[in-house]
Amino acid sequence: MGAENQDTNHLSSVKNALRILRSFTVDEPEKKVSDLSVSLGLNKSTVSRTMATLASEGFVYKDPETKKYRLGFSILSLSGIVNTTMDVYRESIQTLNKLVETTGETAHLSIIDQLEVIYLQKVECNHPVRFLTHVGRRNPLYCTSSGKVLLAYCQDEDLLEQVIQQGLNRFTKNTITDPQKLREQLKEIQKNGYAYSSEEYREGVNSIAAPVYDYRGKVIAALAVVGPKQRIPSQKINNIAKKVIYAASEISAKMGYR
Amino acid sequence: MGAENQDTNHLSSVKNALRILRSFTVDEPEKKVSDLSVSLGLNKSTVSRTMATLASEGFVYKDPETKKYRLGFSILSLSGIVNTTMDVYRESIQTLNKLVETTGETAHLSIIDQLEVIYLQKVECNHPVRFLTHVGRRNPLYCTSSGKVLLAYCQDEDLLEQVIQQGLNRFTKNTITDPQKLREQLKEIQKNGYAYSSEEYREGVNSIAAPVYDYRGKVIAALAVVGPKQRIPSQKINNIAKKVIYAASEISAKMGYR
DNA sequence: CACCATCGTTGCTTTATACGCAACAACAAT
DNA sequence: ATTGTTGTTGCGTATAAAGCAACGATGGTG
Repeated sequence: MGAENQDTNHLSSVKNALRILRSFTVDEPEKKVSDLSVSLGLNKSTVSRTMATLASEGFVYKDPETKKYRLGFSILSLSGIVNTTMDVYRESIQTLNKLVETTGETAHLSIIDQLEVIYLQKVECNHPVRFLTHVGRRNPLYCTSSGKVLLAYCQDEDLLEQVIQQGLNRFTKNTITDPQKLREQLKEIQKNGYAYSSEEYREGVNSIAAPVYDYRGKVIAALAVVGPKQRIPSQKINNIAKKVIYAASEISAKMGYR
Repeated sequence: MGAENQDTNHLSSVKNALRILRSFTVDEPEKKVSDLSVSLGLNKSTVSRTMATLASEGFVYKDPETKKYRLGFSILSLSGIVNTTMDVYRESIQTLNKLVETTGETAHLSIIDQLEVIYLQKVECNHPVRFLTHVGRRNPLYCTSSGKVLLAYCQDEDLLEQVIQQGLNRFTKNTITDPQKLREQLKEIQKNGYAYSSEEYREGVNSIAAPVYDYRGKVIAALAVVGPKQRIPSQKINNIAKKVIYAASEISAKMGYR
């Protein structure tokens, strides 16, 4: 049945290659053929040949000395196409710059993809950089301010249930793990027009996010400011929220929202 | 012969998939199965099945209404791994921010990849954004300031010859197309410690770049400031160059260069 | 330093996959 | 209303890809 993309209907050697690409992580940006063979359950000659093919097209790079592979710059080239061809990306850059200036903290723009938040755009503040997030990084929906905003305004009611179904895993002592509490908080976020996360995803890190609308009135992205709790204490959340909401509405206006 | 990656030794269905991915451009971010079939010389059922496989892993996304495909967010995720795991990327962010503040113009960091410049990092200035470059974009080596810096300091003497061999195509009336003039200019750049491009790649756009060294004294990246010629006239080049050189040396120091 | 283990590559064989054809439904164009 | 185009899918076949074994290179160990 064509409508359902069953595994049996896919090209297995292409899937192998894509699984290899997806196995690279920030924590493990270098991989050996033998390690991939074990972790993916593929024969080492299969991995070796697949890697050679990926390398020939610049999707991976083989260090001639260590024989380890890294992701290649063809990926960076393609990613430039992914985000710069998105209207919301282009329309948000100046506003993110201004928001970082007025709040003094890092700002980013994110959307939902595959039951997660993914960061499209990030502007760093002038404080020492700690790399809490990066463009392309995925984070959970239920315990990040951006994620909660996107959940709160999502028109697909099924999405929240799927996220809950997947499990609300605890990251810090502040993580919301009770589905009912999450539902209540999402209603509150709809009322307030913004969300915040107080150390819900990462110890010591707070963030505040507001929805970005498109011309049809659909929420298509979340704009957020993120920083250490010392610089974003509870008392400042309301003030920062006003700035984030204003900036988000600026982007929304550029997207044709009225 | 294993050392030479001959086409006949690669997995053809994987190559098909990678060729499909690479066919997307900023100018054509959406593709139809039938158009790809024609442009890549593949049967439409081959394209259709390959696309379905790429979509199942998030490498492309199919618009359910138009049936056109776009690149997917798995690519953005992987690109985040590509650049944030590079030392020079992490060590340069704050310096780029400062450089944009002191010069008032857009700055970016780039490296060489496959006989081209590729942009790893970009910080926009506060002027209206024109998207002359983006992270992941590739540009020629011989007529961009970053490219000329990387060529001037490249230890692989073959590289310049390969670039010349490929042809010095004219982009503007200022593009250097004479190999001998290019060689002379590269020597000059080594002397000056910076390069500039005066409308050599794009009409009305000037840029100034300086080399970034690693701990071994090898030039691994170029730091550049770019802007319209009205804001970066010839008279200001020397002054801006000083700032770029200083910023590049800051990054070099962080990379362990002394 | 010799020996053993591991890794990555490659020749080869076998089998299962991927390719292309044809047919079809849906939609667009005339 | 008719024709053309597109994308999907069943099917058959040829070939590509997977895995095995062997090998050379390199690393680890006693």
